[in-house]
Amino acid sequence: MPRHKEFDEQSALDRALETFWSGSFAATSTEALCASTGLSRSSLYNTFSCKSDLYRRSLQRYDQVKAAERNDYLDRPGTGREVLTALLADVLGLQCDDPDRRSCMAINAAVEIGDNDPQVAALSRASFDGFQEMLATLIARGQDDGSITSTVPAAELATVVHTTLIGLQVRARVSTDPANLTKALHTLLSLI
Amino acid sequence: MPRHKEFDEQSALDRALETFWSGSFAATSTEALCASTGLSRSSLYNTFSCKSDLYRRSLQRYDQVKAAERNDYLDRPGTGREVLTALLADVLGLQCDDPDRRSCMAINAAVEIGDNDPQVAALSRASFDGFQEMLATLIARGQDDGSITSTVPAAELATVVHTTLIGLQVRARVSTDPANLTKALHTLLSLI
DNA sequence: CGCGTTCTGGACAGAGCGGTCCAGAATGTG
DNA sequence: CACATTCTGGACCGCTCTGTCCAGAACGCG
Repeated sequence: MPRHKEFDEQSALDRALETFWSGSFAATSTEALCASTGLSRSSLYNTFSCKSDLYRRSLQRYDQVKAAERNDYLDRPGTGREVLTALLADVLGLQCDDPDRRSCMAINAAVEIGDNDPQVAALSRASFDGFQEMLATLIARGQDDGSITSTVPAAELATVVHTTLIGLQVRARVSTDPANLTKALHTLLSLI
Repeated sequence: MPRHKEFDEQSALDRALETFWSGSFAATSTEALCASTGLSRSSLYNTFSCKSDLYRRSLQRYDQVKAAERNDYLDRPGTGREVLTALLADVLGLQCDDPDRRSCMAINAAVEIGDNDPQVAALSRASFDGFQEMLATLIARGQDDGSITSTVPAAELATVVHTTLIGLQVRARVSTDPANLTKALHTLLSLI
């Protein structure tokens, strides 16, 4: 067997993901990817065939990481409403604390690329659906323990909550007053 | 006085706006702008100093046009709820019928550019705020005529409704089943 | 050790980008 | 008509982009 790679593919992917996430697909140059991963062009192209492939893999990895993070909330103690409130506040809070307040990468991908690359669209969609399902589980728990209204099926509430969370992240990108966004979140929660 | 311009600046701007709206800022080349407006590079740069300036003016014009369109709904007959329902359904319906299902240009700008260009951020923000205020007016009307709940101030409901509408437009970019989005809209309306 | 395979750095190619420039065409005024 | 002024087409510039290529370094195996 010959020479081994001098870098760890997974951690290179993580760095690339960060870079794509901070910018857009179009605005991220391959040179920037080389710089952030520490790889030379040869190694980059040898490992991840092309820029769009690397982007797709980054998006996939993004969802993997984020799904694991949010699923942790399912094991938290408290009523469904309490945990839901904490999760939503954390998602929004994280973004507002972020220096460039970048929104969820799946949102970026959906808006920038949409269906121009069907694979990217499918990944965004999958990420959205995954989050929404997780929310439905949490909301169902809230309905069971009586902390969330049962007049509407959990799945439908989850769609609304998730969709609003997307909207909040978009608004956070340009908002001058993040407190307003938190308030919107609590208004929504007061409705369910 | 000397030679006159051979084109109408306003309609050139409208074409440029269409072009920027269909793509992103980064993915729209000046050549594409020349093609869609029918101007040569000289005329384009002579009239709109640079690409980013043209983008900002396009975004401003976009909001102008859209604001006028949506304000028409304020004069429609019917309860606040009825008009609100029609407006939201139309916004979402228009997007889903659009061949590339492009979301509101202010959303695109917020996500792609955010605060990297503070002027663009301000324009997106203004567009969001304008829409939200209009929704607040409509919702207040619904509260007056009893078709919308009065347990929450109109302004707060408007924030939630508007934010959800943004989320819906983002999801529409990659959704395979637009009916789900309409359903989410009705779930939201059933909550207020 | 020497061979075969793989990885790596950097040069390179070809295309497209945003933006400038200038010669000449068009037009209103005296 | 002649002039001053503005607009227009297209060539052009310098830069950056993605992706390729190759010579040589690194390494495992026999």
